[in-house]
Parts: sequence; structure tokens; C-alpha cells
Amino acid sequence: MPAENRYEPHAIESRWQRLWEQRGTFHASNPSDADFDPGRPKYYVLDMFPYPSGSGLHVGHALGYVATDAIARRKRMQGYNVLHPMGWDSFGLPAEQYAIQTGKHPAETTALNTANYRAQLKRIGMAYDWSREIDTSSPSYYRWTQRLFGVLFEAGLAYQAEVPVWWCEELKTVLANEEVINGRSERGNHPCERRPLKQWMLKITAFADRLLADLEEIDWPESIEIQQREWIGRSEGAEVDFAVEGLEDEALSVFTTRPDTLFGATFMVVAPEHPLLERLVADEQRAAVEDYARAAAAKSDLERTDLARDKSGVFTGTFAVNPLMDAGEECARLPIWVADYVLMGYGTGAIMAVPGHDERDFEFATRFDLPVIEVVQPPVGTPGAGDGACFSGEGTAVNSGLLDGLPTPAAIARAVELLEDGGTGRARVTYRLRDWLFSRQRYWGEPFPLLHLEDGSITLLPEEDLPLELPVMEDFAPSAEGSAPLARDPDWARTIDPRTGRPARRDTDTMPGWAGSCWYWLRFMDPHNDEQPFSAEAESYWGPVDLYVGGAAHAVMHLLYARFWHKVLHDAGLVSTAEPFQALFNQGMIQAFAYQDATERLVPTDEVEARGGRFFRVGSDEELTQIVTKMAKSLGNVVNPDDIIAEYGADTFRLYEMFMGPLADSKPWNPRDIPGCRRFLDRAWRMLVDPDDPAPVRPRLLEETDAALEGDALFLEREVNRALSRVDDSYERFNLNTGIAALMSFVNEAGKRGGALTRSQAERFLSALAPLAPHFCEELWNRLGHTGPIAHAPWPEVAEASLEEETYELVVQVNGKLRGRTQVSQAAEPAALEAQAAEIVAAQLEGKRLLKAVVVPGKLVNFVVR
RNA sequence: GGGGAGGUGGCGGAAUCGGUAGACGCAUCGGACUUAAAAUCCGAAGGGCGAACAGCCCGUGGGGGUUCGAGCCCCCCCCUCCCUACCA
Repeated sequence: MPAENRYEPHAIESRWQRLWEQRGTFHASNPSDADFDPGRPKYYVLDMFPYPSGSGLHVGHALGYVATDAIARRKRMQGYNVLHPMGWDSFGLPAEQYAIQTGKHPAETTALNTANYRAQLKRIGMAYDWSREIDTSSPSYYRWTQRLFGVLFEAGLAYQAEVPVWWCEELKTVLANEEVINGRSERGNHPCERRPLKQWMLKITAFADRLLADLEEIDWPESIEIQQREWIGRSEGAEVDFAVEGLEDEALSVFTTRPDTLFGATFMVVAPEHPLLERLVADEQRAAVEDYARAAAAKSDLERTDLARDKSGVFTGTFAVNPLMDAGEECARLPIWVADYVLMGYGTGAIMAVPGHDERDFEFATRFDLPVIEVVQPPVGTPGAGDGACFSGEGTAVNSGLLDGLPTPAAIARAVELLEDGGTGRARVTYRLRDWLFSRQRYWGEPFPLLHLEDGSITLLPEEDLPLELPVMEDFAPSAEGSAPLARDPDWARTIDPRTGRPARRDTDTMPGWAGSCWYWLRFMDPHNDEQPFSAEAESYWGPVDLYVGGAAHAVMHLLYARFWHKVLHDAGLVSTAEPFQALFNQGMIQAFAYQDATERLVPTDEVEARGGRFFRVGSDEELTQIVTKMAKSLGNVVNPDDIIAEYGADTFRLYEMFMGPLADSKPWNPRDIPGCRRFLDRAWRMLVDPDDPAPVRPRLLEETDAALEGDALFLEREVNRALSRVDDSYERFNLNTGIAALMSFVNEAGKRGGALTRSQAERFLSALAPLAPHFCEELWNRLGHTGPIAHAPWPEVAEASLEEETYELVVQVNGKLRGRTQVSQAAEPAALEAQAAEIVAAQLEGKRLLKAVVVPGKLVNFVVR
């Protein structure tokens, strides 16, 4: 007779997914809702929402989502009002490229892709409140993105400037920064160059200090804080003005962090794009300098940095004058060079070169045979300029007039004073952070809610005219000359100012892909509000996000932009907190196996076969090496959750994702390991259900008993509590793999003890497993006779008392080496422990002299002998 | 060059305060059940010497140190992955 009552994940999973949806099991109520329970604390756990790509969700994306889902489910069981939403970051370049590629409109491909993502996530059994789903490319969402851009505009934080943008001659188009990698187009690998165009900029630099300081307030990984700090790159120093010979009306300003080395400056360098370059170049050098500048502009960043280790440059024929020296002195005259190792984008785009104390300047001076002067004496024993080396550390000022003898920090302060007294310099703080280039000459993004009037002024579109919808265009490809696609729809671009009735022109640029993700956590709090982006009531209740989980890839850009907007909104009185994300966690990357041939070339997975634990090219004897690397379409090693769910079920999939290892670690996806998780569920099922009996659960599990436990049941009581305690701990430490291991051990122990399991133990086991294998646990919970969902059941408490044991195993060491073990009473005194331990290792102690006995009650006894 | 994370069996990983290294799972091997297989169950297993479930030695990338005791703390070195890249 076949076993009828087996674990059938597919039937169970579709049933519970349907019931959760019908019953609104995961609906989160806002304070203004009728069913809101103010007695519960709130918990907002957020995933970095995905761009819904055409190839669908893969198991790497799912890792963080499964983890937050388990966390959200557990918090709900612990009595929190949980906000756990999901949506789509669907504007931006990838969507547009995909649409161009497939020849369909991005609105159409986005709808298809989001439908696929939604279905995939539902199949995994996510406990999202789907009624809060948002989509950044839908007018009902971007209406508010446009409104919040208006808040920045009104605050004076949006401005237009001529800024170089990436231009790809091969593709005849402007590319966004994200599309250019090392000076080459991401698609096609064509060389790109920078061209100046009028662009919208957001003044994120005005918030640099607050973005830096408020990192102290939040619970983020150290590594992310460091990356943000470095990206902001605050550096203190001085701006110094150098007079230029033959240029009466303008000085050449430089930024330096080491004004104390001013007397060691032996030449000046300006960037090839420096605005003053044209005016200061001497006639006899003009041709050479112009050639050099042109060549530099054509170089990609890659060539200007990586490959340009050998420094290049050209003398301009002109001299600057050291402001702290007598202009008559010969060494006060500094030749001005142009070189591409100086970047226009940082500081002032010009430097004073101090080859004795700056590696880059030293390299340049060596190359072009320029003088090196020592002005900082290194500490004793450190080679300096006197030894023909470059010393960039701190020391004592020498050869520096009034600075002589001062240690570096004092010399810096004194130099700034001297410059300020002479009116030729001042203390200055510079940031590496630049203002944010916020416009794209692209179609698939939020249109700017702006009107350009004939008098040249720019006004915000009135709020009641929002959303300003994207026109539906047949041809939305970027245009050959770099102008925006929206400019090709004159009916859209030409309009009238509703306030004055005068003709006006719309802005034809669109916002970058990052815009929609700059405030989406706020919209999730109040997603259907059509009066405002979100209500103050919802924001003050749900904010800030308690836990934000996503990949470390977004360590800088997204998180910095999001923090910036949040602060602007905070200043505008729209949000109550200074920071959006209280705690942040980065999940690791899921890697995959790939195969290399003897020349280390990668071989696509479908050309590989395994034979006897080794790997060969299909149908040949060419042996391949298995390596671990990223999942990539080109390698054919991308794993889709749908396939895993079809084979093993969603609960097994979820368990395996979490069982692979700590959430933060990168680890390889190994299909061979998945059945182990399924076998665990099979065993757990049989622990509660007799497969040969049609009864929903084993009959004795329907008995409630308050009789004192004894024997195997008492043993299992301790085991279940031990497991619960380890599960709790695994959530605290984001290593759910250890919690799952504890639950596995419990099932193994229960399996060895036949019918000893009690109903209460089974219930607590299921409750602890429920966030990880929710369908499985709902089904058995229901079979145990519960009417409410396990998703709303209370989280099981650890009964500390039952963890205590009367005896424990005492380890006995001799000279630190394990020599035996013995069972001792929990209450045994140290002297008794020592005596009992000595018996165990009597043979090893025989004839030795006892120097010392280390007794650690609860752990071990160590005899030190000679 | 700078910054970050890491290196533990054949594999993924445990070891929470400096105290039994290798939990749990995979793969492997042996056994039970079966006509047989699958599934399932039970058992073995870091390496070495040994008939041994006796005993001893070695073992957490390498070398040193602190300690009764080090995967964990300190110093030096090697390797891997990720991010970043002339920031004056």
C-alpha cells in the first residue's frame, strides 16, 4: 500500500499562498486605519528594491529577500506591527536598453518584467504587504518624485551648469556615468570622451559635513561607513594664490593640504582643462600646449590614470611667483606646466608641486629634471630629500623662513596665518564629493517638472499640474547629436505657463535612474496617498527604516543619494528623522561554479560534464578545473529560483538559501547540497505525520497534557529549548544557518525517540521553523487543529530552566592536552573536581611532579606537571 | 598604490567570554529493508603509527610570541575575494 500522507510541497505551497492573499495575513495597518493596534511596537524591514530585469530574479537576488522575509515573519510573531513592502525600481538605463534591444516600449517591457518578478517572489512565499507595491515609473509614483525634486529646487539645491558628460563617438550618443567603465562604453567597449553640456546638478556638497557627521548616529557596517567617508573625502588645507608673470588681473589658485611645504614648491601644474591655461601660455609654447591638451581630452580616464603611471606634461613658458617669497629671488619663480595628472575636478584644478614631499610631484620632477628642495626634515632614521628620496610624512620645517623649526602641524597653521596676513591665501576645506549630475539626455526617466520661460527664467510647474507625464514616443532612442529624445516631440516640449499664459518650453532632460530610489522607503509608508507623497502621521509612525538589507554594491551611490534627499526633506519639515536607515546590513554574493580549460579560459556550463567527480568538456577527454566565480549569463551558471522551487518546493529553497552560510558571506551555490534541506523537511514531516495513516497528524500530538515530563520527553524538552535558544541567537547574528542546524539536530533527536514528542514541543518547533519554511509550518499547524495562521502565532519563548542539567562532562587535560573526560555534578566544588579528574588521568600523573592544577568549574581541569 | 572582507576536513560551514576543533548538511564508504533499484533508516569517517571502539603523535595559510591552555589575543610574512584608483 503506497504511503498517501506524505509531504507534498507543491500542493501545500499553492494552497497557503492563496489563503494568505485571501485573508490579508500580511497586511500592515497604518495609524489611521480602523484595525490599527497602537499597543504593538513597529518594525520596518526593507529590501533594496530591484530593477525588474528581463531575465528575472536569480538566486543571488533572493538571498537578501529570503532573509528579510524570515526576519519580518519572526518580528510579526514577536508582536510587532511589521512593515515589509516590495516594489520596483523600473526607471533608468537598464530598462531603456532592454526596451531598445527588444524593440518594445519600456512601459511594456517593464510591465512584463514586474509581473514576472512579482510572480517569482510570490512563489517563494514572501510575506510582503502586496497592497503597498510601488513602481517608480508609474505616474502615480513619479508625480511625487517630481514634487520632491521641486522641494530641492525651491531650496536652491538644483542648478544648471555646463558640465562635461560622456560622449561615445562610436554609438553617437551621450552615456551616463554608470554606462562608462574605465573610459569605455559598458555596451560594446567603445572609447568615450567628455563633452561639455548644460546639465542639472544637485548640490549634495552642501550636505557633505552632515552626511559625514551623521554616520555616527546610525548602526551601519564599519566598511560602509568607511567607504562613505572616503567618498565624501573631506580634506583640510589651504587655498594659495600665486601671481602669474604677465597676467596682472588674475592669480592662479591652488589647493594644498600641506601649506607648510610652500617653500619647497619648485614648479606649478595646471590641468589640461584649466580655464586659465589659454591665457597664461606663452606664445612659443602655445602649439605644444594645445596639442597636449587636445590629446588629454581624447584620452579615456583609464589611459589618464592606470596607464599613465609614466607622467606626461608640457611647459607653458610662463612663471608663477611664490607668495611667501621675495619676488626678486630666483627660487621664487616657479615654471608653470600643464599635465594630466592634475585633475580639473578636484580642488582648483591646479597645484603647487613640492617634489621633495609629494610622490606624484617627485615622479614628475624626476622625469623632467626639475629641482627638488627639502623643506620638511623627516624623523631620525627616515630617508628624506637629503637622501634623494621623497618624504611625504610629518617632520620639522627647514629651509622655510619663518616656519623653520616648527613641527608639521604647527607649520601648517603658521603658513596659513602668513598667507592670510598677506592676503594671498586662506584656510579651506575641500571635498572629493562633487555635486550630483542629475540630468540625462534619455527617455525612460522622470521628466523635470520645470518650465523655461522666454526671458530665460525657470519656474516649477504648479503642483496641481503633476504628474508631468512622459509623452508616449515610438522612437525614444538616444539621438545622434546628444540631444534628449523628448526634444523630438515638439508638441510636448512647447507649452504655456499656466500662471501667466505666456509661451514656455519644457525641460527635455529626464532624471537619472537613482531618482526614484531616493525616497521610496517613505512612499511605502503611505503608498496610496494622492494628496501628498506620504502623510506626516505615517512617516512619524513607521520611520526610520529599522533594518535595510541589500548588496554592498550600493555602499556609496544609492545610500549617499538617499541620505541626501532624506536630509533635504528633513530640513523642509517633511520627515521627522535626520537619517533614513537606522541599521544596514549587506548580504554576501552568491557565487556559482564555473569551469576553466588548461589556458584558464572559461567554458560555459552546458559544455561541461562531470565524470567520476572530475570535469570534462562534453564528449572529450579534456579535463576542466572547477572554480568559484560570479553568476553570469555568458557562463550559463545563473540559477533561477523557479527551477529549484519546481524540483524541491519553496520551503526547501528558502531553507537552502539560509543554510548556505552566514548572510554576510559570499558563498557558492551548490545544487548538490539542496536535497539535504529537503530531507530535513521530510524528516520533520514524518516526525509529526504518519505517512501510512490518513490522520492529519500522529494522534498523540492532539493530546494536550500538563503532566510532568519524564524520560525521553524530558530530554526532548531540553533539546527543543536548546534549539529555540540557538534559533534566537542566529537571528541576532544574521547566521540563520546555525539556527537551522539546531532545528535539524532537534528533529534527529526526536526521530531517535519514537513517540516521546509532545504536542507542545511540536508546536514550538513549528513556530521556530515557520519564518524559514512558512508553508510547511502553516500546513502542520493547521493539521494540529489551529484555526489562526502560524504567521500570527506567538514566537516561542526559551524556558531557561529546562536548559539546566544536573551533570556535565568535565574535560581533563595534562599540560594543556586533552587526556580524558568525566561526568561530574553541576554542584561539585573545585576540590572535588580536581580529585575526580586526577583519577581519570592517574596513569599520566604517575611519577610526575604536579606544579599546578587549573580548575575551571563547568569546563575543565588542567594538571600542569613535569 | 589605498581601503575592506577573508584563509578551518573531499565540499558549504560550526566552535557565543582564551577552555573538548570539525556541530549541522553535502559527497563518500559500510550495513538494514527490497527479487532488484529508488526512497528511507542505522553506522563509520581530519591526517599519521597501531589488530584495536587501547594508546601516542600531527593538525584551523606560514613563522614567532603571550598563556596552565590560542582557530580566537600580539608581532612578522604569504595567499584569495570585493571596492577604489594620481583627490594635491
